[in-house]
Amino acid sequence: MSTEETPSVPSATNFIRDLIDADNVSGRFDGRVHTRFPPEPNGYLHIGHAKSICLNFGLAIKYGGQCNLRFDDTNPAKEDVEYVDSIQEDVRWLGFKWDNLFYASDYFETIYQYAEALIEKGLAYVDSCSTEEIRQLRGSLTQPGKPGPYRDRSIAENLDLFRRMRAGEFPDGTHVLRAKIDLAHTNMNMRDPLLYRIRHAEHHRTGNKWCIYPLYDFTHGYSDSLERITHSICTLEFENHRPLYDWLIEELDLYHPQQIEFARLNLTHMMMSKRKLLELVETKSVSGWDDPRMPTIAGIRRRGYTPEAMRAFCEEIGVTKFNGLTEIVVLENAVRADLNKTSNRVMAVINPIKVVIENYPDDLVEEMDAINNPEDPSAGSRLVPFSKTLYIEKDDFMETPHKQFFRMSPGREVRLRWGYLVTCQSVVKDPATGEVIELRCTYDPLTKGGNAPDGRKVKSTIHWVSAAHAVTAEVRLYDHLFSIANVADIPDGEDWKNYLNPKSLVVVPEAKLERSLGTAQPGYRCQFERLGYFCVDKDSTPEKLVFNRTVTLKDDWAKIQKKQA
RNA sequence: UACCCGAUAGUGUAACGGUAGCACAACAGAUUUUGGUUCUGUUUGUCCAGGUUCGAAUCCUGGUCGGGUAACCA
Repeated sequence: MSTEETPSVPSATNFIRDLIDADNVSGRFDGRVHTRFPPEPNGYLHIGHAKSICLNFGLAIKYGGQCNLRFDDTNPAKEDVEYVDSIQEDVRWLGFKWDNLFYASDYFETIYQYAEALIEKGLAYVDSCSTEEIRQLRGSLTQPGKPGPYRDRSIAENLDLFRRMRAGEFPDGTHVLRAKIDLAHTNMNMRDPLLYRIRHAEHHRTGNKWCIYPLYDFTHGYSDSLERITHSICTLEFENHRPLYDWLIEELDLYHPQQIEFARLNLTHMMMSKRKLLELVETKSVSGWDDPRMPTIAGIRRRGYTPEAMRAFCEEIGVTKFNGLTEIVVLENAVRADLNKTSNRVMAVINPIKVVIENYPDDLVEEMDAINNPEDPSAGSRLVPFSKTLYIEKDDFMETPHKQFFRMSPGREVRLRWGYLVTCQSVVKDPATGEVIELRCTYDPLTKGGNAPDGRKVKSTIHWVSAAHAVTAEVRLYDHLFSIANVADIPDGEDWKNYLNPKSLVVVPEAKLERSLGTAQPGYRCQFERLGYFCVDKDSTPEKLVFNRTVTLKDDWAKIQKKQA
């Protein structure tokens, strides 16, 4: 296992590592650790997959083992190369490099031979019942199933029919291959599970070579076995499949990996169902798989999240068998922690109100020195133009301030960051609406840079942009996709799309940015001081800049306001 | 009504028979040219009932609650 960005070795322990440690002590796998990440290429990867990727690749790094990327491509109807490509891009972006790239379809011939071997041992048979008949005979959760009329066909007949299935003699749905186990088994997965179905469909890799395709259970364990995987890690819903996984491998006396199940990731205000994410894309509820509101890796990448933050998050949430619900703030904190250290600060006014410094010379422009990142002295500083007419944030002014509001208000002195101490003297209102449309201020010429020689303090520092030098940009403010915390709480039968957050995207068409942002390129990340972390979207052009809000800064003032409301 | 799995602060996780910790959240304070960052402190927890043991979050039994399972999906 090697990586381009060399993710750090995971430090947190978990029950899977305990199991691996035990296997290493007993020598069960000769001290080898070989995992795999096995996505089906039928959609884009999401944050839940990121957890699995970090787990599987992380274990390989931790134990000096290997991790494969394997596409579980046994259902040609749903799969596509678009997804194969995006999955590889996403795994690479997360910082991991697979030791081997495999496809389950690589094993189709071998798996077919395994099927014949099972038939020859009397452990599989061709069933010619309809889907409905099979379903009826399988029984229910509380009722045992019953053998069907084709269950006791001879080995020779089964072999003949199966070979003719492969040869394409039968239409879809006429026959299936089933394991012969126990129709009355308490585990539904053991009630003669289906192994092969007929599908006259073109496969994205094998083309028209096959018209029968193995099902998941029949494919997955054998793929693990062929790759000599040691620990086959999957999510909880496959727990009931483990007896079948073991049975299929044991009956053919093959190399036997250990399947281990862990709880998938659930996040508040998020939804991880691939099927529903596809529905969001198809109904144009979002702009695409990489809409920055989507929980897809492509989406969060476009949103401005970093691979480092994602890995730190996956490390932090841990790995257990408890099906919990992680608060989305944990994710948001992970990206804040990373961006705080690495992002340059800039000033941007999203909701501008004009400020005129009455005693500032009309034509003077001063270049103010502004520190780029207080967390990183090596980031240096830049020059920001200051002039008579500025923009500040509307929210940073109150005509009649609340007692806990200590930003600009009439008569109160505040600091313009890296600029001067200024005092609001009067306001200009729209005569029609009464709305404050302009603030008239004075500045203290002795406070250039923001410090008063007499040592007097101000309670607030606010950001600003020189009107004449401002760069206009579109800013997209993103919020949670769902207004409901736990999407699992949405009642069955109710349209889950009713719970989408109508304010998950707010477009600000004309935000005012400081001059230095004029040349920012797509992918560039920075902090808009006091507002949040932003990045330049792929839609951005030199003529029309577009920024995405990755995440807001923590905001105690907003908390105070919320309490008062 | 069957089988499988799970349960530790509000949330997520550690403790592997020997002092219940950590992170996030919340609250209070300090620092601060970002109401950011950083730092300090506080509140809050072993699902219930029995049993084994000198000693149980941990082992056993029974219950309660939650999740999963009846695609020719994965």
